[in-house]
Amino acid sequence: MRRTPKSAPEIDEMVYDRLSNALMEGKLRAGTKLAEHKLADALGVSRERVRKALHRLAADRRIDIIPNRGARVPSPSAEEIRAVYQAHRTLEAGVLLQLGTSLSEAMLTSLEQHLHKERDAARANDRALSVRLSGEFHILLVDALDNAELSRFIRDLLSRSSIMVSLYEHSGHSACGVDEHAAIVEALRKGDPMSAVALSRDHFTHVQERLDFPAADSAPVNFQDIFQS
Amino acid sequence: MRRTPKSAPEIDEMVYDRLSNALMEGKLRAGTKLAEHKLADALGVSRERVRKALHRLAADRRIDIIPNRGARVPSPSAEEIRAVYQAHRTLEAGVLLQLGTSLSEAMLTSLEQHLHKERDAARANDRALSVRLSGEFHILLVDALDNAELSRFIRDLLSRSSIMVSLYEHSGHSACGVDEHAAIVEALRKGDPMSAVALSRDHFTHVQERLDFPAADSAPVNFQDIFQS
DNA sequence: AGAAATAAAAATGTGCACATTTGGCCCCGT
DNA sequence: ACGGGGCCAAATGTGCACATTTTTATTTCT
Repeated sequence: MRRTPKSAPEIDEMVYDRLSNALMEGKLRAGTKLAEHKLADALGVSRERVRKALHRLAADRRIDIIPNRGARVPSPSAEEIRAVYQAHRTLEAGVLLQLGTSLSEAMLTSLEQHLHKERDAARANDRALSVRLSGEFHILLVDALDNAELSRFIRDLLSRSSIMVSLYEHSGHSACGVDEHAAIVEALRKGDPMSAVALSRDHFTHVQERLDFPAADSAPVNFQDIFQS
Repeated sequence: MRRTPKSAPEIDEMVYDRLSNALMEGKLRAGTKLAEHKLADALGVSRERVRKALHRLAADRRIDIIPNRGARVPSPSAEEIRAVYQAHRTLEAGVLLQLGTSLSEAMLTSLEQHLHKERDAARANDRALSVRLSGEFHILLVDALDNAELSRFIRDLLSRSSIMVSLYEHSGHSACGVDEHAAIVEALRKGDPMSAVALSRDHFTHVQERLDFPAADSAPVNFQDIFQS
């Protein structure tokens, strides 16, 4: 009998969640080897449970698994990172265009309430909260369309960009600019989706600029790995 | 020793591909139970290989797996189908908008060549080919952006809508209209992305109309809907 | 000493036996 | 006849031992 006699599916969920959170919070550096046995020890579960969770994360494209060579936290190239943001930019353009014809008053006020929270976090200089709220803003936008597929795509992109910001969060990294978010909502309220799209484009350009910068020094080569031991 | 001594990863791929193709081609009716042992016999592989492939397909959301109760070909509700097409519509709007600013001459001619193929297939009344080319048109569009993430999303949506057309392909189902595809390309050539977006919207509306129709008789009985207080 | 070959150690992958859960069936009681 | 419970067969899920592959360490030869 276990100390905590949880059912198997619950253990699966726990293992997946703990790994997922560790990735999301950037506690696992890019390139880190995720050895099955070591993780099993660390999490106090059997190797098979870890195995399952790792393959699940690989299916989500949140880690890399090379057959017979194990799992690693990905070290995306600058180009791959650009592609993720580019995809988000393109998708959000479609979303905003669609929202132009179907955005309720309730959604608008909900978005504006969120902007308040973002501003509060920015004023309080709570960086972790700012980053989280910043992501949630884009989720709010797509969720307004009430389309499970689109929401999934955006969440997918965000979960992966979280690894990237942790990779490149050198100088400050002040998350998304709150004012730019506000401008998008304002354009939506005015019933001007084309402006919203343009503002969103600019917004992503700024975010990308902040990330493109340090690409040179943090590239694929991971010295930590090369010179270990 | 096996008759075909393939390596394990090759077997995995084969099992996955054969199941994937069967789904794509509509050879597995919606609601069909995918029992591990029976599939293993049918494919001449061990149950574990089938198991792996099924879980992979479930991660792709192409089949449904309920814990302890096995895998089934999904029977999407009319609402879920609508959501998939709606997502494609929204995503393609973003894609076309983006293409407006970055579509090379080479891409345009490539698209026009594809239209020729579609017209030939339509003239030849080759329905299967028409359906395939019709899907490929939308893939060509997104691939023009050269963004792996977006391409993946579109392919994801298409692979799932294939199940849906097989579910609802009652009367004729003449795939996408070639003329509507042509109109989109024409608008792109004219450098008028907004028209392209509008035409794409209309196009998806037509496709959806053709599918929404028969929803009544083939939809799985959803007691939630029927007996909701 | 350096490089190639080789052996040992460690990590991943797989098959199988067994545990657990589910679903059908029969029987029984009201 | 209908509904409920319990039993049995079948299907899914899991742990473990073993096979295979990779990686590291060592030896050997030039």
